[in-house]
Amino acid sequence: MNKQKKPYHHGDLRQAILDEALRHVRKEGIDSLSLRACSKAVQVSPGAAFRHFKDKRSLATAMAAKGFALMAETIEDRQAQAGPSEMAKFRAVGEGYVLFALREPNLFRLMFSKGQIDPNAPELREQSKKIPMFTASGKGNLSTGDMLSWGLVHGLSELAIADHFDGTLPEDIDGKLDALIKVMAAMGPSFRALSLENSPDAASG
Amino acid sequence: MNKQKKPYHHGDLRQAILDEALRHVRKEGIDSLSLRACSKAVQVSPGAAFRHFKDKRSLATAMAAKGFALMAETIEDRQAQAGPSEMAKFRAVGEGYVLFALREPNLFRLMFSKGQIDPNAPELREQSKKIPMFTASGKGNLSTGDMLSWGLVHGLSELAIADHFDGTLPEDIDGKLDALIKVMAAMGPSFRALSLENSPDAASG
DNA sequence: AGATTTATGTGATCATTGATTACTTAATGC
DNA sequence: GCATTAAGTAATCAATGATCACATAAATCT
Repeated sequence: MNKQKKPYHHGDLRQAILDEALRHVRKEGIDSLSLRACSKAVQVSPGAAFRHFKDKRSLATAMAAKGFALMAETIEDRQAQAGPSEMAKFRAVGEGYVLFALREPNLFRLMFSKGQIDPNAPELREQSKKIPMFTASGKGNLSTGDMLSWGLVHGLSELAIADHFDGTLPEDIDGKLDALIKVMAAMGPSFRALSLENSPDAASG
Repeated sequence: MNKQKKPYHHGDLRQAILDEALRHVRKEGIDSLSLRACSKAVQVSPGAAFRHFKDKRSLATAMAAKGFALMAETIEDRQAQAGPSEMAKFRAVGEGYVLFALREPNLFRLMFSKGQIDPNAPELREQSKKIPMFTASGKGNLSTGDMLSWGLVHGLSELAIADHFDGTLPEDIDGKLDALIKVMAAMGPSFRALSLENSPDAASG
């Protein structure tokens, strides 16, 4: 029969735990996440996870890093579909940002939570700097226009996620967003460069 | 001498626990909040808090409600200091909103958290509707302009709190915010009414 | 190959926490 | 005064994050 004896070593337990934790967080949110339940789901003893993650915070940080990687993908996809104009590419950043938040609300909240993750973890910084806003912020390069546009897309994301918009966000917002973006684009020097100079070279691969 | 025997009944334990919990949350955040520690701080047995709060979530909801009340005060103060023009009053709403978030980051996050509070609790709704944005939202009255302006102030608040702005938010943002608000004000019908029709009658008392 | 060292998982155990229950004590109403 | 109800206590439970000594397998060295 196919009752193959379970080997003592798992193979890649770190990844398995991370995947299981991500699966849970994406569906249920991080509040109900338990390291023990994760270990159990991967058929491993309760304390095994601690061999690979110093503590819960460390696991949460790894998940947030993955979240930024996924968000970067969403943005890149959106940029790939966008027109060639600078403005179109810039808009694609904001659209990808909000789109990701709507698709992965639990991950999104975790990525911007305080206390639950370690904002200085190298793996986290490495992934988050794939997001144009973080690139500029990391360089101490945030113009007022950057802050306004980032604030706008971030706030729309959070409020939509928190159900304060009755789910009507993605529909009718398009035209007026255009006008708004034009104003913003006229505001700060590094504003329009946001999606260009620092955009991940998704097109060059 | 002044060792007066502690009476069996506390007087107003519910309020005492709530105050202690608020004190902790404002300083440390909700993640490290323990009902037992609260009870201990108020010199009462571990389970006493459950007489007044069904569970932790219920206590968190009460704290969030208090948060909205405080936010409403901040906004009213700001409006009282503002000029008489509609635009000035409207701006005061946004400024008060962000100001409160910067002063009480932990409360602010709790108020907009999901899962940790019960968004339908009557006491919460009663307080949150003192905030103009929630009044409009509750009426199903949110124009696109409302959403954009709310999104902007909310996002700026969250990002500033999460330390993505290097603490440079309140300084140079003033002039450009003006221009932005003008555009927004031209956008949606209920947009300008936001701070007027529904503004708490702080001036009339 | 055989021995040694290192990485990885186990099982037991701890302290803390949210929550419940049976019981005690005081306040309130008749 | 007496019954009823509100409010606090002590004991207890199950779940959790975390740590430790130990077991097991893999990698490395000779």
